[in-house]
This record gives sequence, C-alpha cells and structure tokens, in this order.
Amino acid sequence: MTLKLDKVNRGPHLSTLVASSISREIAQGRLKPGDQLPTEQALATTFGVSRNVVREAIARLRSEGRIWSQQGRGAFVADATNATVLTIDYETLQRADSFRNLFELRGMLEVQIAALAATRRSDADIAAMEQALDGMRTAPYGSVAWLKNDLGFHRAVAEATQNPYMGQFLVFVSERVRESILAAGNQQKSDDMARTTLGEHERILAAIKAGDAKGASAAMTRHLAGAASRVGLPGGEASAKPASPARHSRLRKAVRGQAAG
Amino acid sequence: MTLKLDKVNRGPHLSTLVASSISREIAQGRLKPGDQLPTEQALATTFGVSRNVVREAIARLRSEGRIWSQQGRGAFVADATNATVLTIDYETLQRADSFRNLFELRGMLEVQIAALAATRRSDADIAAMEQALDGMRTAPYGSVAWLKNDLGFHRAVAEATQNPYMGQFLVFVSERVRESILAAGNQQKSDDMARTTLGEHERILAAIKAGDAKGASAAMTRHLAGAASRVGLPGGEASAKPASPARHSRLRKAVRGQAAG
DNA sequence: TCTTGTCGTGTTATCATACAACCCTGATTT
DNA sequence: AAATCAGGGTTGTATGATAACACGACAAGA
Repeated sequence: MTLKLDKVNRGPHLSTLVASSISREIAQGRLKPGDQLPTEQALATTFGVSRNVVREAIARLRSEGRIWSQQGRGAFVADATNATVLTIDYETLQRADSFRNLFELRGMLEVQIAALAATRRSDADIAAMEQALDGMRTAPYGSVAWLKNDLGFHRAVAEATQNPYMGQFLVFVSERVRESILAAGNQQKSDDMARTTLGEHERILAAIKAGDAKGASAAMTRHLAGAASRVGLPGGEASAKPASPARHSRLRKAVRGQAAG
Repeated sequence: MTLKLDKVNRGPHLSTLVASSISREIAQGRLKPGDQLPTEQALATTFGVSRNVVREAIARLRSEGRIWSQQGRGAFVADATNATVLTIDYETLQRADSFRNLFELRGMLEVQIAALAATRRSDADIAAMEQALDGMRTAPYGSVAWLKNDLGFHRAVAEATQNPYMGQFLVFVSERVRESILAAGNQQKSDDMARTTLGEHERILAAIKAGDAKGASAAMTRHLAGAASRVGLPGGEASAKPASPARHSRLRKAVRGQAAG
C-alpha cells in the first residue's frame, strides 16, 4: 500500500518560512499598505538566509498580490483588495470553526447552483452526472475513487449552470472542506451511509433532469443536511462548539503523525 | 487633469513570464498531473534565463499548489484539485462573458448573504453599514470614495453573517467584477443613478435591521437587477429565480464594443 | 532664482558558480 | 540473495558580481 502522505509535509523550504513570516507581519498590521519592506539584503541578514531565498519568498508574495516591487526602489505592501488570488492558508483551516463556516459557504453555493443547473443543463451535463453516480456505485464508500466521483458529480452539476466560475469556486471550496474534514479526522464509514448518500444524489439528479429548480435545490439542501450529520456537524455538537478556537496549533502535529502512521 | 494610466505595468519580471509559460503548459494539458518537469537547469537553458529565475517561478507555482518538488528528485505537476489558491487571470477577465458570469456568481452570493445577515447581524454590523451608506451620500457617484463605500457596505453585510469566508469570497468576486467593468469601460454616471442606488441600499439595510431575511434577499435582488441594468447588462437574472428554462446565452458583444470606444 | 544635466548611492533584477542535502540506480560485498 | 556503498543527477542554499533603475545632491548655465 502506498502511504498517502498528503500535503502535510509542507514547507521545509526556507522561502516558505520567510514568506509566511512577512505575510504574518502584513496580516497582523505591523506592515500597513504602502509601507516599504526592508531591503532584500536586510531581510536576508535578519532571517539568517541568503538573499536568494528572500527573493523566492518575495516572488511568491508578489504573485499573491500582497506586495509589489519595482527595480531600483524597493518592495511595498499592496492594498488588501489588490489580492489577485483567493487563498485559505493551511493554519486557519485547522480551526474548528473553519469547518463549519466553509461548509455553510459550500451549502450556499450548492443550493443555488442546483437550482440554476436544473434550468440550464444540457444532455452532456446529465450524462456526466450519471457517469459520476455510476462511479460512486462501484466504489467502496469513502475510498479515493468514491470521493473523486462524489466531487465529480457536484462539479458536473456546477458546470451544468454553463457558468465556468461556478465550478471553479465550488471545487475550490469543496476541496477546502475536504481538507478540513481530514484535519478533524472524524470520518466513520458504513454501508448504510453509502446507500443514503447515493439516494440523495439520485434525487438531485432526478430533479435536475426534470428541470425542476425548486426540487433540485430542495434535494440539494437535504443532501447537505445529510452530509453535515454524517461528518458530525449539525445538531451533534461534536465539532460545532469549539471551546477556544485560538489554541489549536497542536492539531497540526497530530495530523502529521496520523499521516505518517 | 490627471491622466489615468492604468496598471499596465505588467510583470516585466522574467520569473513571471516563466511561471506563466509553465502554468499554460499545465492548463493546456501538455503537462499532466504526475508528470515530471524538466530539470531547473534544462528549463533555464530552454528559456534562456538563469537558474535563479526558474527557481523563483517554481517557488511561485509551488505556493499556488500547481506543482510540488522534492529535493534530489525533481518537480512534478500536482493534481488540479490541490490548488491552494483560486485565481482568475487577467486575460479571461477581458472576455465579455466573464463579466456576465462573474456578476451572476456575485449575485448568487449576495442574495444568500443578505438573508443570512438579516438573521445574524449585530449592532456593530448595522453601524458599519450605516457608516458606509453615509460615506456614499457625501461622495460623488462613481468616485473612488463612492466605490470604496459601496464595497464597504456589501462587505459589512457579508461580515454580518459572522462567517469570515463570506466576506472574503464576496470581496474577491466583487473586485473581479469591478475590474471587469473597468476593462469594459462602460460606466456612465448621473445623479439619478446615485439616488436610485442609495435607495436600493437603504432598503437592504432596513430589511436587515428588521431581521427580515426574505425582505433582505428581495431587496438585494432588486439592487442587483438595478446594478446590472446600470452597467448595461440585460435582465437582472442573477437571483435564484430562474425564469426561462431554455436558451440562455448569447451575451453581449456590446460590452466589449463599448470598451473599444 | 530657476532649470537642467550629471553623478553617486542605494535598491532591485539577473547572472554565474559553488557546495550541501538528498534520491535513485547499479555494482560490490557479505 | 540481501545488504552496503559509491556515483551521478537533482533540488536547496549560499555567495559574489553585474546590469537596470530610482532618487537625491550638486554644479553649471540661463
């Protein structure tokens, strides 16, 4: 068996550490928009790394839109709204309330998307959904293939809106939700869950096939409620009530250990 | 008269060009997930740059989750779902249908957010919305200050959901919509528009203040329909109520045509 | 005084080279 | 046959040097 070390072994790179450090300075307000960063040489000496490493870190921050630099002048902190990418960093994903909030956002998207898909779906979209459903039927619940087809179904629904951004956003949020589930580590499997989940998906597909927008969003709502309960979210206070959300840094080590084992 | 030079100072950085080039190879499927990239030395010679530049490009792609690398082995293309950032590049923003699609996505978010905000808003949230509205009243329509307060209002609504991701996503999408409008370049101003827009915002605020979720989303729907028409987008179909089942489509080349003029 | 041209300094952008850490393979040894 | 180890190849990091650019100081000319 190939052990799947996820992306948990992230960033032994020095440039990653430097970038995170600068990024934190910005996030916590010690570096305000418009401020000039120290020179690369200064940063290199203060961090105790080579200037090359600093440059890689700066290249990264620049690509994220957090800073901008000009030859001969220096590097400056950019306005917050200039961020050209939307990113959710790994640390905040670990927080227990992140999971709930991401799930809520995903639900908001999915329900609307389902309704829109019901009015715009093409035959090819329907076929893609059915194919994903078939893939789920033949794969064991919770397996990699199952998850892949599950995501594929939802992506097919999103693409049926004929709006490419819907799929892009939904997949992004869904992947973060999945990572958050992995971080929490509370997934139990049962054949019962497989049947229930499949049934929920089939009802969604039927409504979309029939062009029933209201029915599709209702079915999606039920599916999300079911999914929430399956991961222990809604009434089951398992992870819904975090005691102190600020102190979860220990969790990261736990995940790493789990991945290694 | 201040001449308006846009942000046309596109990355003269070599690393940006290299990163874009590799990124395009991945996006267009010539490099599939799991494939190994050429060595840094090979890339440096083929691109005609130093290995340092290649490393900056790779650092950037790695931070975006597009590739991963391991010391001693090489760099490999990551799975598409591993992308840790959501990005909408500048080129696709120029396309005429991008505008409509982004606006639709934004509307989907806003309507739901308004409803949620109505049930969760705190007094501080209300105060933030009122402050933004005041700012809009004193600024000329379409000015920088006006736009800033407009965005501030919507952000305040999003933050009233007590879900930080709502604000993050909404601001991101709204900024892309704004850029798209700028790219199209079709904004006409009138005092009439200012009054109308303000009225729409006030109705939203009133509904949220009253805790009326249905009213808030209805008011937001009206506002979005109005905003759509003000920027020359036909039909305020951005809400959850899909009207015509059949052929949507055929977007407006008019938007782009106006941009040229 | 005001303008203009020049120069020097500081900073980023890029290049080139070298070494360390690490992976993989294959021959060698046990 | 299995373990060990040497070698080459690749990424990670360090270091120094050069080019391109910005900015202020300063002197020359009007």
